[in-house]
Amino acid sequence: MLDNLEVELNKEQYDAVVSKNRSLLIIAGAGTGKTRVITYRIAYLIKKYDVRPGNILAVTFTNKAASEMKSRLYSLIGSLSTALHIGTFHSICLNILRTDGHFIGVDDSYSVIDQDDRLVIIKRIIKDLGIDDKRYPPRKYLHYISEFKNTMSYVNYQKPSETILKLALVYDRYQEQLNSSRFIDFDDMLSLVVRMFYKDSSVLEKYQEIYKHILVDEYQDTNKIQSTFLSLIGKGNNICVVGDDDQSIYGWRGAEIANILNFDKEYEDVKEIKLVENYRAGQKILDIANNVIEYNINRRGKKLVSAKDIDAEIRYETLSNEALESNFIIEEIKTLILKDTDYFDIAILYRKNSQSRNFEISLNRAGIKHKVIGAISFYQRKEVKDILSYLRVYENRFDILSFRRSLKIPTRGIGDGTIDKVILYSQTNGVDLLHSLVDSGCISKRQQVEIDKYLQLFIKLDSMVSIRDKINYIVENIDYLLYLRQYDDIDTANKRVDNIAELYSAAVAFEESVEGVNLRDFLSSTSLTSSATEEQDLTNTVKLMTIHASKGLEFDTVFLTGLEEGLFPSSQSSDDGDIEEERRLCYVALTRAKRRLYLTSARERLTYGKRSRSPSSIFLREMGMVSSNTKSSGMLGRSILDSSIDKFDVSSLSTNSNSYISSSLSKLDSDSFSVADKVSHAVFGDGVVLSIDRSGESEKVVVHFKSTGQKKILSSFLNRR
DNA sequence: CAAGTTTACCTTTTT
DNA sequence: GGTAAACTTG
Repeated sequence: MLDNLEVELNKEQYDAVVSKNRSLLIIAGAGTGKTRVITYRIAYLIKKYDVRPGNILAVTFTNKAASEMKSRLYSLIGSLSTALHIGTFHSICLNILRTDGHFIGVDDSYSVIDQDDRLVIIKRIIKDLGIDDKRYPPRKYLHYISEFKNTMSYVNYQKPSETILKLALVYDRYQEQLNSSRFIDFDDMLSLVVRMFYKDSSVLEKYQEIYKHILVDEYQDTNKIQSTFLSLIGKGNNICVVGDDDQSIYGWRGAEIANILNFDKEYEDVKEIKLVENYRAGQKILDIANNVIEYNINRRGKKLVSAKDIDAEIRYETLSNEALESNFIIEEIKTLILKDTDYFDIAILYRKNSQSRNFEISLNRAGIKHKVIGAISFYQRKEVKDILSYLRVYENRFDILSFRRSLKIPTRGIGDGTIDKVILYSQTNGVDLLHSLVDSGCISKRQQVEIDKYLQLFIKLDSMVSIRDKINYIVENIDYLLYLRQYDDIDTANKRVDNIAELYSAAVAFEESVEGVNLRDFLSSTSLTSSATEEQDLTNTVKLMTIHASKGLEFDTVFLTGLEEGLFPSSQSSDDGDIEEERRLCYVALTRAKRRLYLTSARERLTYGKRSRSPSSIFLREMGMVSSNTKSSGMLGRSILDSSIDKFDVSSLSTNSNSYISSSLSKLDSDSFSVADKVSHAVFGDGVVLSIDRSGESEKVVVHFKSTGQKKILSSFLNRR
């Protein structure tokens, strides 16, 4: 396959794959075969230039992109690909820190704090300092601290200047908290590695020796620290960066577009290659994307040209309100599905996560299989964090946040007052939290029994080798399913139990995928990834996601929704003058579509509590979809009378639906089993019902058995006990 | 002092 | 329409 490159690739792609320049800048427009170029180049380096796979580092921004690259390379070069270093900036840096962090006093017992927990810490500090959280919201502090940690000042051990009230003080306390709980945050993963590289050149040299060839995806999204990291290990080595200034959508996270604009000044022997031939979409779609992005001033400038002779369809509809918008979309989807019964590839895109709700409701009602991607990350769900908190305390006995959480869930007669005292004892005496529970003398006689049980749990965990057993044991020991049933209604309890089961599967998958895994690696992975299961098969599933999450993906049919002023472009952004980034976001959204692109807006929308009207998005005018003087319906689209949708009978949706029935729709009958029921089986013995599957003809139940763990069983074989 | 109940606040976008 | 902090009760 590498022998036929001239045929398989266009001229620019070919040049990019075989170039011998030490530094290579590839400007790759949307859909121009960027991933193909990177993977082929890696394969080419190995096969033709005899580069050892272990000397190649490929960096991506998302886990999705990393795993995609891994699998593509596996199909290109087979098992050779396993020696490649492929990962996100964060996972690569965390690995470096785990291996060599002791050079800067970060030993491998440090755990990663997640965003929610950071907020908890900041809120507490702000309260302690008596800062008015109305005028100075905690999020602001988080943002400034994060911003500061992405500067060289932090790398050089300095402190932030007082941008907002008492920022330096808040920062100090935040760092203290992190240190005493042995935490690093997301920014530390990168900054501390850079700090280490400056402090100890021998460590840096070690990695310069390993990473002889560096390839970076989405280079336009790199921030100062990331580009510093790259230049440190990349100087004198070979570096190839791929990016598109028009798709830079992470400016709010510190991405510096200057990195890609100044690449030729930073590196030596630079060659620049531009890819503009688009293999994804019909020209019609590319035209309106080109139209929009041309309104941006701050860009290098390029125009996408379609290489495919696809007859693309574009349609714009404006509806009275958000409910009708979603009804319209679902109706369209139903006709599309009927047309392409064997295979369909549909995505609904929106500016912010909260917009997904309406679509979920309508899709559920219509019985169309769908999946919301990335809304709340799996590992941030309450039930998952509850169980993980025990594992975290087990692993890091200074983790006060998980300590507090695990002590309070389930309730054991120990509250914040007592816990505060124990934590204080731990921090003043440097004793770990579990020992402090015993030593501090804060536990009353009445509480002692429960505390003993709590401590016993951790002793018992010691005797278990696998992560899955530990999870099982925790769930059972604290009677978590009962806890869920007690506090949640049956539907949410069901969902939560499902998630616990998924957590268990994630542990199993993790233990199977890596050799010699330990709990710490598993816990790190929960901090670094947002979903539990690896890429599942989403064929014939309608995908719902934010535009940000859609970057790098492509779909046959795309619904770009909520095209209204204030929503998209977002009012937050345009106030800050970031309209250009919003426009790039729009460009990203439009270029996801291959054959069909639907644009929708609602004249009126319910935003938490209030109904408000907004005019259609300026982007529609920039695309050329709407004339600039009126808010008319689309010129390419067929106008639908809103009233015809108003009269639409929703009950008919559920009856005439096809075979794509969502299993989550199952309702609970009184004579069947429910979640958390105690059951027994002739062979497997006693167990607890984890979830119920009524999608098939007969009811199947996932049961956790004391003897053999999880099994899916026909409910007719089970008895109540 | 812990558990249960009500109110307030919320919203960009993500590793 | 969901969750976390504030408030009230036991």
